[in-house]
Formats: sequence, C-alpha cells, structure tokens
Amino acid sequence: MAYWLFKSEPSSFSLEELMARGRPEPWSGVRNFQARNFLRAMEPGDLGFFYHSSCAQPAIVGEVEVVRAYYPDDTALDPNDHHYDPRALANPALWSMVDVAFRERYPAPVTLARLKACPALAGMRLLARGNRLSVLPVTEDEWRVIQGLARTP
DNA sequence: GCCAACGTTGGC
DNA sequence: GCCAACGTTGGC
Repeated sequence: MAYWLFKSEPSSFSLEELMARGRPEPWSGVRNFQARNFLRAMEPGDLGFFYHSSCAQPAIVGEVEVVRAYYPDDTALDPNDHHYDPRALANPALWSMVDVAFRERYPAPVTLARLKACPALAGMRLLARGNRLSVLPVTEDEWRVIQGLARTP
C-alpha cells in the first residue's frame, strides 16, 4: 500500500472531469522515464492526491485510487495523439499507464501556498526545487498531514 | 509573459 | 562521454 501524487493541468484534465465520468480512467500520456517508473511501482489499492498545476490556484484538490496496475500506454502509438512517440512503434510497452478511480473531492483545495507553509511538509518532493515530474511518491506521514489540512480549511 | 530548472538531443 | 542548445514544465 503506497501513496502518490498525480499532477494535471485542469484545463486538460481535472478532478471534476474524473468525478463526472463515474468510472476509472487511464492515467495516460506520461512521457518521462522517472514518472513512468513510478507508475510501474503502483499497485491496485494505492491512493493518490490529485494536484492541479499551471492554473490560477495550484492545489491538491482531492484523492484518487489506483484500481489497475500498469499496462502499455497505447496513446503513444497514435499519430494523432498529443503524446505520440514513434519510439513506441518498435516497443509498444515503452510507456505505461494505470487506471485511477475518483475517491474524494475536498470541500476546499489544499493550496500550494499552504503546503509550502507547513513545516511538516518541508521534505515533500512536490515542493523540491525544480520538480517537474507529473507523478510523484508521497510518504505516509505526508499523506496524513495533508489529509489533516484538507479537514481543517 | 517571464524565468528557473530540468530532460533530451545531437554534434563532436 | 561531454556539453551546448533546445523544448517543456510550472510558479509567479
């Protein structure tokens, strides 16, 4: 049982959209090897924060659950897909994705500013200098601290 | 729009 | 294998 953070620009895919779908969705389009390896380490039952980036108020907005372990990301094979990668033609399993299900939308987002202001989260990878990975591990302590913040707006 | 940080690419 | 150039990410 592990914890993760999934980053997405709400203009392309938001937690609200996942919630509205009413079923699990593939987390596709990851084209960074470090992030891909995190996807490969995920197991069904793992939990994740859903983080909105590159928007007016960057924040953790809720939680998802990993419901399917990794399998090949076939969007890499689609020339019309924004994340098309011709290298995958010779190696269809080059990129991976998992399925995530909506779990919870927080009544109030836990903003990046609030995360930064929390001393217990000083070591969080999301807050590390120059972090750009779209999928990140979260420690159990961080998970609990952030859930606490979500409950006390 | 700006800029810092980082990954990737490609010449050598 | 080195490293400069380039593209992307993401906060502000």
